[in-house]
Amino acid sequence: MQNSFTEENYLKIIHALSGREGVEVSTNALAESTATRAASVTDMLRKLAEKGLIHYKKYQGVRLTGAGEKVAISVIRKHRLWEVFLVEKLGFGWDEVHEIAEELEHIPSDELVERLDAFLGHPRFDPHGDPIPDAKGNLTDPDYLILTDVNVGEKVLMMGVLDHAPSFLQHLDRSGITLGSVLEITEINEYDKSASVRINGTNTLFISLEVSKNLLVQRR
Amino acid sequence: MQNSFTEENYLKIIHALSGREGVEVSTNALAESTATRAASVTDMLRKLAEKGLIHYKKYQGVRLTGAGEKVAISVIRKHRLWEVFLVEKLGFGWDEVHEIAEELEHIPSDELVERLDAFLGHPRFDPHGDPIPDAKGNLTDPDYLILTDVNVGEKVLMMGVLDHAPSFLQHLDRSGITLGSVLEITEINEYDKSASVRINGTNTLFISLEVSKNLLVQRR
DNA sequence: AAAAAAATTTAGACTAACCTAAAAATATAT
DNA sequence: ATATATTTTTAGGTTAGTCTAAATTTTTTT
Ligand SMILES: [Mn+2]
Ligand SMILES: [Mn+2]
Ligand SMILES: [Mn+2]
Ligand SMILES: [Mn+2]
Repeated sequence: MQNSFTEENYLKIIHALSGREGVEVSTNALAESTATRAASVTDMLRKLAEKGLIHYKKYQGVRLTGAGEKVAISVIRKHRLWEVFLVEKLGFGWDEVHEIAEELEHIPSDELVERLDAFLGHPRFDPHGDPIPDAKGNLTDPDYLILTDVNVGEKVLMMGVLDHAPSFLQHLDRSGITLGSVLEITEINEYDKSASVRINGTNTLFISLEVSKNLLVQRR
Repeated sequence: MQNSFTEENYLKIIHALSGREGVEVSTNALAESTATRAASVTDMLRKLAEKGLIHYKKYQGVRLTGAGEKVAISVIRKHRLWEVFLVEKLGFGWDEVHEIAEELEHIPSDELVERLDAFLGHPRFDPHGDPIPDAKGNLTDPDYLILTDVNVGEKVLMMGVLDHAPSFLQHLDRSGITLGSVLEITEINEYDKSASVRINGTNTLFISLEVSKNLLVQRR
């Protein structure tokens, strides 16, 4: 039997919330992420468990089964490939693509995904720096640092974002911070942990802790 | 309020069945085309009428309203643009794209459609020779001939197909007939109306009436 | 113009995905 | 260790889209 849009969205969200350690996800967390009520989540969990896509014991939270993870990763692969298409080929901004990809990710043709992947040149990362699972379902999270873990004087490469909200991405655009930018922390203010950052060795700007907490970077 | 996948499919099918004269479409015809039962169609017609998308009087058949036609044409535009994308950019065969486009046509972003259209170079026709409505919703059916209306000795250009079934399209592939081929009827058999056709001035082959009836052509 | 056939609508039910309100289980605080 | 608070599940309903069977309307045939 095929999985519905709704089922796929649940699986994707369970995957995201359970993190790389595959920790149990709570009913309330799912209700929050799916913008539904806990009672609705419980209904869906019973269904997903019956289909063998999640491990579920009442009151104990859920984890994906192998089968469930396969579906989740396939949806993530499609989501991220479509985002690359929208940005690289259609010229959308990285702040505009999430919602559209949220729909495109449910189009169900393996052939389509593989051809799209080839057309895009087998990209490894999406426009937000998130890794794209390969055709076999392997998804390896690169272990980036968060900018808050970087010391004054260090130079790092901007590799991704934790917050995908358009408003945050637009803020980065206005600040001139993009994927691949070289960031050097020139100062950290003890009081509020705001920082001064030199971008690509040229202009320097202040960024708040809120921004630092959402920037994924890599030492060079 | 937004239209559902199902509503969009109904509107598209009503548009197709009512032809350019905008003739009334029967409940049974819709049941056939939507692969549902007449009772289900009646339910949906009441809903579409309430939304102002169709003219509907019980037992009288339906026609699209202006608003309904606008939606139908927008769906058709998306369907045909995505088909162009799948064939031109991803290398699918013209016999493989219909089903996928049937899903993609419901992705709801005007921005996406217009960018896709530009990316494809504002194509006028889809891979089956069907005209693509413009961004304003103008759809002009070119008045092609059916090959059965062509006389012996005439040379015509192959411009489109009436039957979109993969099996028919694959049959044309095997015969070497593609959009743009020059067809010259060299003989028509009185008995079964089968014909001999010279393709691009080179090889000649027999085609059945069934095939002739589904080929759209143009005098040069 | 009746009778018969065909098309269409109505009636009553089902499933998926949601909801609110109430009950039950688990976790936290005293 | 109780009592309280929080989380989760159950109970009972709703809407969209479908179904079958029965009733009604329209069309066709005699
Ligand atoms: Mn989605
Ligand atoms: Mn992304
Ligand atoms: Mn469709
Ligand atoms: Mn087509």
